[in-house]
Amino acid sequence: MKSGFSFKITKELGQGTLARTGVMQTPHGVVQTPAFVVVGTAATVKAMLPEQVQGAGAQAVLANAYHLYLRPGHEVVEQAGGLSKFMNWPGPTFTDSGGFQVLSLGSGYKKVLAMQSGQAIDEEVIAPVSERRAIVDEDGVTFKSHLDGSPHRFTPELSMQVQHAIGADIMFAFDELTSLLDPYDYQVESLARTHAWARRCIAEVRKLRKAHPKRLYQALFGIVQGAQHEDLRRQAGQFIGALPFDGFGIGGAIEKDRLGEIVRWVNEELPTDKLKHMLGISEPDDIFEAIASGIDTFDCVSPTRVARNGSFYTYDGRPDVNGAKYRSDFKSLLDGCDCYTCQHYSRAYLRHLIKAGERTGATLMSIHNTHFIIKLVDDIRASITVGTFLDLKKTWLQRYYSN
RNA sequence: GCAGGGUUAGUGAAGCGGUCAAACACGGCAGACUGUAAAUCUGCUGGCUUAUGCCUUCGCAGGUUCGAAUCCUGCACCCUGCA
Repeated sequence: MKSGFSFKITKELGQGTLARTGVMQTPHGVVQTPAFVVVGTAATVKAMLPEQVQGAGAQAVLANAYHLYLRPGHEVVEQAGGLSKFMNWPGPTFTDSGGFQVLSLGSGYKKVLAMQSGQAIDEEVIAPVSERRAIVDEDGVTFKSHLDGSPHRFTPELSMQVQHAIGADIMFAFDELTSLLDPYDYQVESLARTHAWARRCIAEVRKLRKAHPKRLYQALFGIVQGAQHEDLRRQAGQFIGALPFDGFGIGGAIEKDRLGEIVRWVNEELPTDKLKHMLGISEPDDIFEAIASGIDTFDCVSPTRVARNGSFYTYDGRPDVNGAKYRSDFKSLLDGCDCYTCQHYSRAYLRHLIKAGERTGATLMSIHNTHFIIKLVDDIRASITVGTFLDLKKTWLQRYYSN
């Protein structure tokens, strides 16, 4: 505990699952796991005030090193006294390394990134090199800024320096995220690179900690890649698991239908006593699968992004408030929901706000969606504690996906 | 009253003899969104139970032409000058 960071498992469900509850301690507070970490890429959860994020039940927020490096500049966040102070979020914080942008601005630029197995694969799914805004080499990644096109270069060392300056409680190693459609040979090559980078991240963080002994402890999580291949995932789990990381992130393109299976391969290889974060998921079925396979925390842009476009979570699926049928529907988004939005506003009003492009619409929708997902995870945590997780999983998903 | 300009699908606005059911924008409808390139993107938007098909549209009524939203005549309304 001298580092200010720790993770303790409080209950293991068993019953053929790897599900568990735990407590993560960080310099900025505690996170009860499993937990959904709300994404606030640019040091703000889009359209939400910190009070609203807190009101929705969030325990932690995840920002992005690449975005803050570009704007306003990580040194500004450092001068402000760190991410938490800068954005007025007093609780625990994470930063992503910029690794995701290797994909989203690289081979996945302007492409659909998530996939279902069996989904039609056309030649449009991987961006041609000439169109990419991120090009990978052994040493790092050259980005063209999505803001102004200016060239920037990220290396594992720079990502660590940027994340160290930003000062989140948890930093992620800089990795290469591949597309499911990259061939096996490329996955092998990329994985070797991600592993070399993992070592360089550890070395750099060591240096930074030595150079700034008075800083609050920032945990470093290693990232397991390997796409959809069992041999690569297990190999990655062993390799990354053997390095002195404080916790682990499971990343990469994952076939949705095999998510639980893939996570399980990894978690069978990683040390059980450390925290496992899954990057970028939040659909209810994915949440249940991931937690069943041993995931402790996860983050996702989906609840807020989808909210800004009008979709809202209910126990019976995720409809779109823009639908003409909600024009004069004065019920709340979700009957019985105790979020601020549902306590005070109707579907008809929210539809009007979203249609009119009024920002308050994005705020209110985001409040509902983050609250809904967080509540779901709260319920899951409770069910693990009392041992009813598998029942909850079955009945909950059955209802959600029945229409 | 004279001269000139205008009237195009829900709105604005292209088109100025055939390739026009009619560009484009907005609006409308539907869909997508999983470590945020994302208040973004995609599709549809005259009718026909859906098609390399048919039918009806471009102020109204006539006419010229193989063929008109596009040319001519008359009418209606709007705008701008001059009286």
